[in-house]
Amino acid sequence: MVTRSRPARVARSAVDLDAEQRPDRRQAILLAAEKLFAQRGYHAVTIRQIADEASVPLALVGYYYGQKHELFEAIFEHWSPTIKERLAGLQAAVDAGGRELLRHIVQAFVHPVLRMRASPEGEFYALLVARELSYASPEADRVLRRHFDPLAHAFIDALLAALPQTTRGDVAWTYQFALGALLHHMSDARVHRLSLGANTPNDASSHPMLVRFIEAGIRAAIADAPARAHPTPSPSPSPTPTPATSRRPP
Amino acid sequence: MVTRSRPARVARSAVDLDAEQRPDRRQAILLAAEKLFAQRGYHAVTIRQIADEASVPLALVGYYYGQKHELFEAIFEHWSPTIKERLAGLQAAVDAGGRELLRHIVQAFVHPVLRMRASPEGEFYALLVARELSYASPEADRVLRRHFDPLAHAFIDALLAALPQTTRGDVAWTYQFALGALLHHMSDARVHRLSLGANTPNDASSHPMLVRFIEAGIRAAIADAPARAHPTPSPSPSPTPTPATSRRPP
DNA sequence: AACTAATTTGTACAGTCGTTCAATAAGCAG
DNA sequence: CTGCTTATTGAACGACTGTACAAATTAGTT
Repeated sequence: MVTRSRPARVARSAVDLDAEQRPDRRQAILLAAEKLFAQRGYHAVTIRQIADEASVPLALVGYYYGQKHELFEAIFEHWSPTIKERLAGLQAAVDAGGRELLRHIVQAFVHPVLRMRASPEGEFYALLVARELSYASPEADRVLRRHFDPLAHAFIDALLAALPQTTRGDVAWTYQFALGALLHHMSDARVHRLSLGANTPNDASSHPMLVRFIEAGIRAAIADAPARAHPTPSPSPSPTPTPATSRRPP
Repeated sequence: MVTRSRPARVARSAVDLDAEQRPDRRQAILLAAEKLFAQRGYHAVTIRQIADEASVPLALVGYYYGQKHELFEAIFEHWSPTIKERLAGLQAAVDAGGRELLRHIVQAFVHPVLRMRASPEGEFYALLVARELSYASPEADRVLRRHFDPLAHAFIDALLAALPQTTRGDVAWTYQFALGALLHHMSDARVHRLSLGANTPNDASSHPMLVRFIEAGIRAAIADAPARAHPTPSPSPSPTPTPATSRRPP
């Protein structure tokens, strides 16, 4: 089968111009996809369900976003400015550093995510990130590399500078521990049941506990590690720069 | 439509009898399903793919396990003895308690899972648990309540006893933080890239770091929490005792 | 007004999905 | 052997999937 020439589909101008006049059906589709993907997972959601949730006819989804995986990636493209904000927040934390540098870094790591999860706009996006990017699918991999790897490297660099006498490898371990705690907290709907009703899923009282958990966890995990001297944050102390033992091809 | 009477499908006797004679196609199906569900997710896997992976004809999958969600749940049923082992391990840690009680509890929490992840038999099951049970689907919910809630309550009880001057609610928070760190570590394939090649996904050197991370995290999260006096593990400090929790006895 | 481009819609295609069933083969007790 | 249960197989069903497209409508410009 020959892939036929596809019609328009870019179509930005008219939408951007008379925005907030007619209901923006383009964004309605994106929001519906975000919500359903987050709640049920990419493969469990059909394009028809997205169209229904957005109250648009089926064919309009393909008209604006093309293939299903392109719609999926458009969600992360739409939120990519928030990653720049997180990078800026990290830089501010590092600058304000001082004796509580590690705590500031952890707060710059945790707080924007918790705020997003609590907001009506970012609620489902946070869920989506927590749930859908753990698979080794080509879509998830592309999103991770394009949007989240730079952020992760920035945080690892900052941690490495804040914790002398450790290695990039050990810091990477603790970063992943911390990320796991944060992501699971995002999608946690079980804490209410497990606490016998004491806790509400995204209660603000848990936020300082999570910050303390991560900060102390990082410090303790690093502290007793065999002290390999690597105080410089130079980005190439590794034996294999990635492609070697990796099981997934690029 | 009338649900027609289904044929056999229980079919235990013959399989149990001449086990390890002919190749056990029943178990081959279960292992194939475990692997594919873990790697790609429940909805991304078709029964035909499972049949191919197990090298059996399509109809045999339905013959042994019925509907797709029943096959999914059969996986967790198959591994349910390991949960009893984890409960026993926790009990042993509590008994051996002493001044390092918390560390022993954390080790009883972490080590069996890491061991399972490293074994060829449990590799995919650990992945499956980490990835697939975060959705609010009816299948995931049933599996969580039936198999994992008792384990979670046992650990929360143990933590509550090991940490005086705290509440069940706060302990439940820290349990979920720890669970998040552990589960993310299970499915982590990104640490190799983020460490610039220094770390290998399930390297044993990360295990003591994870234990220290969790232990110190719990201690710090609890320590500075507003000390609400509730040293007794009585099960009713909550405003709403949750109508949904009725199914579980203790 | 006419004309072009962007948007919207109903409908259909080819393929895949989970599930079912009749038919056959194999194992085993009598 | 005969009878009975379990195991296995190929084929098919209807429902649903992602995707495409021509026609219809609307918006914007001349």
